Amino acid sequence: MRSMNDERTDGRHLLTIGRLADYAGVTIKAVRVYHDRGLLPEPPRDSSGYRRYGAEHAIQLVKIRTLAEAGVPLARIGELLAAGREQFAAAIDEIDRGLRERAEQIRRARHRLAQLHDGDRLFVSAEVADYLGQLREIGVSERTVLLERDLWIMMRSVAPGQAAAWIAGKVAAVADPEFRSLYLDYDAAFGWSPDDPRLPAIAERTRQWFAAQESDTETGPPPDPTATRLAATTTTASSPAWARIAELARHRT
Amino acid sequence: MRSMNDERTDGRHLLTIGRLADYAGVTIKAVRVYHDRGLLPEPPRDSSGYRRYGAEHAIQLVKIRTLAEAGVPLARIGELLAAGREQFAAAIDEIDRGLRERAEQIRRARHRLAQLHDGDRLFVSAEVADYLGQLREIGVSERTVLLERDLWIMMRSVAPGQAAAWIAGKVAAVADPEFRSLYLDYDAAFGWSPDDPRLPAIAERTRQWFAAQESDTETGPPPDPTATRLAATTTTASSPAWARIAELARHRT
DNA sequence: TTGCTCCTCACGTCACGTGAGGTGGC
DNA sequence: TTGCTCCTCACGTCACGTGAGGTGGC
Repeated sequence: MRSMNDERTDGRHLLTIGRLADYAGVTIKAVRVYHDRGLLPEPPRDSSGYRRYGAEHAIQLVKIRTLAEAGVPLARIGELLAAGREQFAAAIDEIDRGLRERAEQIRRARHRLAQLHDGDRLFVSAEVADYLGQLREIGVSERTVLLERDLWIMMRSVAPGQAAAWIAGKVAAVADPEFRSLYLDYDAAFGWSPDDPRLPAIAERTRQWFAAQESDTETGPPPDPTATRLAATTTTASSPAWARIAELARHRT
Repeated sequence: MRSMNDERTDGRHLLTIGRLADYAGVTIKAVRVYHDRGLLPEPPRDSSGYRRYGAEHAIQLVKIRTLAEAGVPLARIGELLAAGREQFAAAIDEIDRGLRERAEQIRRARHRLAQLHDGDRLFVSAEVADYLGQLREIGVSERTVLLERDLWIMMRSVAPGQAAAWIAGKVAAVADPEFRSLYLDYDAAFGWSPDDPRLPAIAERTRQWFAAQESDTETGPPPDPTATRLAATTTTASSPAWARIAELARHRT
């Protein structure tokens, strides 16, 4: 029979590290780490060198785990366990705010994840996505829509303000039948030869449309030069016919 | 004036790594890591050795970020980006399940965090917490209630099944006026001398109460020996008077 | 000229995970 | 005796963060 003072059965420190870990739902390694960081005091050892824990360790370990699972770094947990009631309460409020924020981030992540299948909504602003949708609706080819999309992506990266201003103008323009008709002509002309006899007429309509626009709206601040160059070089580099139209429109003025 | 084939202004690869990173809301270091892991192709370099990105990189980077923020490990993201439509769709469902689970974990973490202030609910089962609450209500000292709490913690770690069976018995017993009266006497006797003349009467009532219990209930499976020893040694080690009562109750039978 | 951006190593961080090589308990 | 638990290093992992020491762009 064991003596009542046997370290292993005195009722105060009889839990092995495995039982303690199970109680709190953590790994043995985690418990050892908490010892190393000074969060959980080292318990006495039995004659085999095994750690033997008591209820006080189980309680402390559950506290540590509760904070760790709430996203508190171990170093901060050490500070908190040593802090006063008031500071502790304030910290809990702060930690809970962090958890609510995490929940909100997860909500957003789920939303974006669901959009991964849904075309371009993830890569461009809502306005641009709507604009691209309208282009598709009036029959613009997918090739040209994707060119537009990529242009808007680059534009927003290079000059976000200019991109926002321009997309507003585009959304307004697409309601204009002449703009839509002209856009479809550009789409059709994409693969034409630069010598195609139909190009001058498109250039002339383009000039007229821009002239009407300018008299309509007040002239705002000068457009961002990088964005302007980006738009010009993208279109001319994509289609020789488009490049020719631009050239004709410039020189015929 | 720049030639139209200048690598920096051809409209296809003009984003610096900083602009690209800003577009997707990530750090420059993250972009470089995605290159290292083969998730994002290395773009062309300009004459200074700077990476120059196009819209296709921005799109790919947003996809990578969307998955990474959904908790997908980078190695898995690489597989997914190379997978077919069907496998990808199945993976998205799986990832969304993971996000829902994370949200649930956060809900639980917030709940447990809020209980950190609320006494013992975090460390013991609901039944034990209710039992301890009742002890407090009938006037048992905090010292004894905490001894009980620690005993239940150890019990559950050592023999969860036995602990569950015993707490059910205790919850039933605390409704019995004689048990409550006897418990309060034990509480009062905690600090008495082992020679106190009032102890034999308590021992006798204890014997009678247990005898009544045994005739009431069928004898179940034999109790777990470790749990029994734990309960016995904890109480005797806490109070010499309690140890004496136990001794008297045993020898007087 | 000056601050800003970019470049490539290389090492640090956080909270453990995972052996390696050993001993004790049932 | 055998499988299980425990012990102590020590190195690995994951997704970057953080200099160090340098060059190019405006």
